[in-house]
Amino acid sequence: METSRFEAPLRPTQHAEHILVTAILNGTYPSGTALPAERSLAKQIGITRPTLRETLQRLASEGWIRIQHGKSTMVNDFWSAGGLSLLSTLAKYADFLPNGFVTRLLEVRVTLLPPVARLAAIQQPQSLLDYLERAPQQSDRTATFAAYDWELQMLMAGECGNPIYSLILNDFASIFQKMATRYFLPQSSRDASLIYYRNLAAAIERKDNSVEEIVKAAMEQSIQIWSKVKESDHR
Amino acid sequence: METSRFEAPLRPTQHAEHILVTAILNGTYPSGTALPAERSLAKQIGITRPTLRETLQRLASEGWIRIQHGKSTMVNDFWSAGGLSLLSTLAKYADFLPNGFVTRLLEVRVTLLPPVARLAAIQQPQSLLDYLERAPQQSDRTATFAAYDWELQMLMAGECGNPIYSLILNDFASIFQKMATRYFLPQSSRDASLIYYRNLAAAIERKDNSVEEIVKAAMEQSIQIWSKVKESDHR
DNA sequence: TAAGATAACTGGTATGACCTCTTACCAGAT
DNA sequence: ATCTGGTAAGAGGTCATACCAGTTATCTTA
Repeated sequence: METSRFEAPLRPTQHAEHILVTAILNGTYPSGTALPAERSLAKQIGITRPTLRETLQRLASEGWIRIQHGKSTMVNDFWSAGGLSLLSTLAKYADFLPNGFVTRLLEVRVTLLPPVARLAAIQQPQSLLDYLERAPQQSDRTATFAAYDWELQMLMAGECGNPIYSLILNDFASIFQKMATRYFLPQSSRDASLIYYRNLAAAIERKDNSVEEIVKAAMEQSIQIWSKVKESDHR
Repeated sequence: METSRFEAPLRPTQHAEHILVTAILNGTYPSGTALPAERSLAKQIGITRPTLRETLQRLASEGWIRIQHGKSTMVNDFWSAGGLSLLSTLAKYADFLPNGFVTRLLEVRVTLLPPVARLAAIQQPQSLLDYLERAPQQSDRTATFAAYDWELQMLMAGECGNPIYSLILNDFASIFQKMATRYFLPQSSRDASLIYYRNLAAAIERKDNSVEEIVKAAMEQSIQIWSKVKESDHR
């Protein structure tokens, strides 16, 4: 489950992040309690205060903690106080993710991507068609599929005319990338996606407003596929 | 357009953020170009390097810039590389926001909130009904409406069973709060919301799957109302 | 000519001092 | 007794400066 097989000598700032996030996730620093003072915390972790503060500021901006001049730094309930940028940090500590978390993410995508695809197909149909033309081959590697699928989403978000969708997707990136390498492992997953790409291209050309439904169906199917992938991995 | 009437003496770290974000937004540091080196940048801004670095780390985690050891720090195209946490910083510099940006945000809400409301109404109907019971009065202040409306959204996101929706909404907070004080200024806006709250409560009690439609209609109406509010403000 | 050392960038970290805000506590005035 | 204002301790905020560590271009040297 580790990122690397060897104990990578983390840089002090990353080390601090690891210590703090792990401690928050495993309950060492429960939400609502105060974090140790910066001076003593830095000593505990074995780094200096300016370095620690860089990490603390980042964690605060993601919503893990709340820093206030004069008062001691408090641990937040990040599920209710955090921002979407939490996902990028959470992805690094996937062991602590609640069961079915990726499924929750896919569920959000079901509601989000279909309207985006619809808009993109209206605004920039040719751009999408050009990209779908270059779909991967059945024989291509897992990583190729993962990259292609991700970029398709980004393309739709970028062409839909509303920049906010891109911002949301960007925050999904870390977890999606991580999941995609498992998702596209079975040949069946890749086949399903290839069919989806073909159907999508056809729908865009027809210009008959079926894009939204097709994307929605594909996104719902992806949840099913993911649950099977998880199942087989656990055996 | 300023937050306070007086030139609030910004803290060094905020001052740096102001300088940098403003410079990025107005094109002084175009995306793709290199930021000045930390040492010289700190001198220009008039703060020390450790302080500057705290700000830089924050901006980097939001996606404004990309920091790499050894290389010089680059300015990102934040619309394509940034995360949703950008919104909280962007809200502070609303003057630079593209025209109709809030409308883009409301459009995202149209696709996002209805499914959330549907799930919440299924999972925790009583929680929603209790809250809708305490709806504000027609005579209540603008701020009261703004707070109530915001908390209703947060409640639905919190009760829908998928924590990711809360994370997204949290990032919307800064801009929404800012907009709400204008939105709820006209009596007609408040009347429309009161009707919405009543309809929503009735739909939840009926348990006939009409919640999603009602919320969607209300969200679409809010876009219309907003455009009128903007219009009248510009006169 | 091509491989390797080197120097000059850049960001990353370490020290230790000092400033400012918050809070609790306590003396003095009401 | 209670309110008021001062005071000190502890928290985060900032500063100053030195040094460590990647990156890259240049300048050797084989």
